[in-house]
Amino acid sequence: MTGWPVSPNTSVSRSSLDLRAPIGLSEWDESDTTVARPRLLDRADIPVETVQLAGFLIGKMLVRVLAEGVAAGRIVETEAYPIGDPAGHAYRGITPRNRALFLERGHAYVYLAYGISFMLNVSSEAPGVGAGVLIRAIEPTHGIAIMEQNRGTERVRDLARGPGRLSAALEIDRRLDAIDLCQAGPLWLGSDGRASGEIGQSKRIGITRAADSLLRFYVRGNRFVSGPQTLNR
DNA sequence: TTGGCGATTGGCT
DNA sequence: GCCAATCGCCAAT
Repeated sequence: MTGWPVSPNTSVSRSSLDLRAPIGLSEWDESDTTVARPRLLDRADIPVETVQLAGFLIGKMLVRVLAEGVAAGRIVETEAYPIGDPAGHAYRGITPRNRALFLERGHAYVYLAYGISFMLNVSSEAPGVGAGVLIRAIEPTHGIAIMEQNRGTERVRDLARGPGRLSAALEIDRRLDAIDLCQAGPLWLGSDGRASGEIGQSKRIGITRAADSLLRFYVRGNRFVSGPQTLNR
């Protein structure tokens, strides 16, 4: 349990891990019964441009390292908030709240929405340019008991389907604002080399300005994706 | 200093 | 499908 989450690319004894154990979550694909240890994403390998990054992050792993253990999952839904987007928090320039959006790509921007839900974004574009990608849902793979505890439900489909639920499941709040997600630490992005499945594109959810742009990305047919059926075809 | 407004969620009809 | 809960942010007073 100790070891790989903190230093994801260093070797640890296989016996201390259960990462090759069946997880039984991928009911749509019976052959997918194991998960490999994710490898920390290299910043140099992630796209600079916001919309490209939103597509790139589909299928990648989001890993949360907690005292209780590791909770992680596969990203199945994102939204891009590119340069000059009137729906984006960076639209009116840098402020104390949104400063993390202006960091080099691959940093976390976490804010509170509706006084209730924390939202996790990945900063994009060049340093000093405000833009980012909202992570809207993950398919839980590791630490499901931790997520169940944090969410108060045992319905796996409901653990991290939606940006607020995802943050609750992984104990993400403002304390993680501005951290580097391309570095081993409490929260990081990884890849296990697996393909994401077919990616769909749609309008974004829950916004009023620039509401018709096709800036939402999701895995087609994946039941851990949030939003109405009409947007998930 | 204030008030309108959300990149949402869960419970109820 | 509808709507209240809840609170930090920030533009405007």
